[in-house]
Amino acid sequence: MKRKRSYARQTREALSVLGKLIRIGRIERGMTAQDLADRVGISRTTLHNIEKGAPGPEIGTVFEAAALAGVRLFDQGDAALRTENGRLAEKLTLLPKSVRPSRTEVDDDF
Amino acid sequence: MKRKRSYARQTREALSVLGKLIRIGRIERGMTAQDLADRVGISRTTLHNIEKGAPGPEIGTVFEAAALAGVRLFDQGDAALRTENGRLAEKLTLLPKSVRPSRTEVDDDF
DNA sequence: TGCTCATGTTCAATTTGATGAACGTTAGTG
DNA sequence: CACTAACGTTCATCAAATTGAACATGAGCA
Repeated sequence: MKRKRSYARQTREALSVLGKLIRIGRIERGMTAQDLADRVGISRTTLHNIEKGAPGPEIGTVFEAAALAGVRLFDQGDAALRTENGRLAEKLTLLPKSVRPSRTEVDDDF
Repeated sequence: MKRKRSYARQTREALSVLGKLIRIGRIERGMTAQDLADRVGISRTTLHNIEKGAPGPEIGTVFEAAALAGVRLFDQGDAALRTENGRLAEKLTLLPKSVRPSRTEVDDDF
């Protein structure tokens, strides 16, 4: 049974922001909801949920909608994203591949 | 029938970047995959897909994983996100609520 | 080096989101 | 103002993601 999820405020806010950015981008580009939905390859219903900031839709479709609406994810375009991707890949090789829980716990203050 | 989707490069790159950011954040905080998965409320399998940059997972769980891994979505924390949310809400009220396709099409040369 | 546990990966069963139609409402345009 | 199309919303059905277990591999640590 899949439990009902709870989300941190940051998560809810981020979802809401992204949804609004997509809607704004879509409107500024003069696209109807049906237009964008067709291009993304989803239904108008799902796009509506995305713009509403719902947590359920697949991240792939949301990011695709953002891309087609002109929203720059991570404030970066294609090229910068690829560069960033490379940097992160490098950084990952410098980190331990496996996390061995030491005595110092996760220190989850807050 | 749900057709197999295709994603723009920007989308794929963004997914990959976000996945790596989450993994890096998790490792730097000394959390095992199981740790983070438990906190997010998902299975280790799904977290693995998220860190791999798969397009399928729900955006809500991905963002939640990011939040719990210390990744700042949109380069902003809670407060800034709320502010941004407000700004966007305002901006939306200034835009047309309904997009009326004018004769100048979206000009999506295909 | 050897041991232990985190990780990578696959799989069937189940839960969930996506779909598309339908309907009422709203807003842009003539 | 009137008209038309975009928008908001609901719902049953179906396809897809999630789950949790299981196993192999590999990395970290004594």
